Amino acid sequence: MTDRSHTTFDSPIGPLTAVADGEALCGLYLDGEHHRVPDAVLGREDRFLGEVQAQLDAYFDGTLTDFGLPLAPAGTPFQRQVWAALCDIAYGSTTTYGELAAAIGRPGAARAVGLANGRNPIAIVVPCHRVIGAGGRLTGYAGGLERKRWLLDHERAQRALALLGSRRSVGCNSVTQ
Amino acid sequence: MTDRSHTTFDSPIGPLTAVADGEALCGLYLDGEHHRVPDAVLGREDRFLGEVQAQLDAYFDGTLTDFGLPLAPAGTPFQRQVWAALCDIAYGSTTTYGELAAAIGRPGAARAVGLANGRNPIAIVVPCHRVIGAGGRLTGYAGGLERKRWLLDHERAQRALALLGSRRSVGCNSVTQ
DNA sequence: GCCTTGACGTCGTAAAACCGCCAGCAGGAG
DNA sequence: CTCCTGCTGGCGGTTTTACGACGTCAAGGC
Repeated sequence: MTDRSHTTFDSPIGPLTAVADGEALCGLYLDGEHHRVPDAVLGREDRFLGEVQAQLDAYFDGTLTDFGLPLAPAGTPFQRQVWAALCDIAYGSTTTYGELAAAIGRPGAARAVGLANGRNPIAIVVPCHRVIGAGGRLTGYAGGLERKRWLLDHERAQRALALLGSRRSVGCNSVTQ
Repeated sequence: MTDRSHTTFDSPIGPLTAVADGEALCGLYLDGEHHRVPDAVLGREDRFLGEVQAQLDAYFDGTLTDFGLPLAPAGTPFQRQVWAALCDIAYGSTTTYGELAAAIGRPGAARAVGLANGRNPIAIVVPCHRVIGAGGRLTGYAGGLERKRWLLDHERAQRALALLGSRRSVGCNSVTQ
């Protein structure tokens, strides 16, 4: 465990807690998520976390569709594979658990993908909310189905407005470790 | 699975079944052992198995104390480590589960060593019978405590006789794979 | 037809169960 | 006193079991 820092700020869907491990984001938790936040968290402020908050603010404003942040989520090889695949789902679109399973070369592991999805430590930035059931139902979200619906509605609305103005994209996330 | 062959022959402690995988011994089972013999076993005779039987006959005669056979036991890394350590226990002597655990650098894993010991697929040649409890009790043997006692008595007796004549040693086993 | 239900099959994880142990005690027999 | 017996708690790798943020198929109800 290297040095950790964290910060909490507000958003349209409630307080967000961002956890950084050195110079990479390793956690972003919604309010009420029963995820256990990594222990040994220090209260120290951090310039990097300021950038995280800025991009999230822009995301909620609708002026940013693709995050550009170094990520360092901790998990099993399978989980990291799933989380990496999540980052390939375009803003405003959705896919299904089964398709995601097939995308990483394990057709039939749809249910396991669901599990890994539920353990995603970096909400929003790693867009696990863009995965829905094959029947079109939302089926689950660690932060509550309400917020999942809100995020999807938000992205669809912003994409519809995109025909009018230009959007800013910082670029792709880079997953380290 | 490459081609397998097996043979069964008699011994002072009952029938023995030897299983070869190519040119290496991968199993030697006593009668009544509830080990599951590797499946897909062919009945084909084999020159190598003849050598196995010859060395075992010599062992029971007391004219051979150290086997020289290529071994290929299948197991987890930890198990293979334990089985390799077993081969270092001298003929006629014993050690304890705890000492064995310490010998492979895991003091405290005595119980796990006991488990691995119980899964030894190559009886006699990999001398799991030379491991006893710290209190001196025999505590367990896949082929039955009777046979364990017999083997230890046999080795002690032969070692006592060794002062009179010479013994033949083919050399150390070589563990492949 | 169309939608809702429920029964499997599926797969990676996490937790629990399993023991071929061992050290530390508490009693009882000599 | 010493020696032995039997229990207790902790140990650690492996195996088994249970658990879902799924998906398909078949069977009813409307």
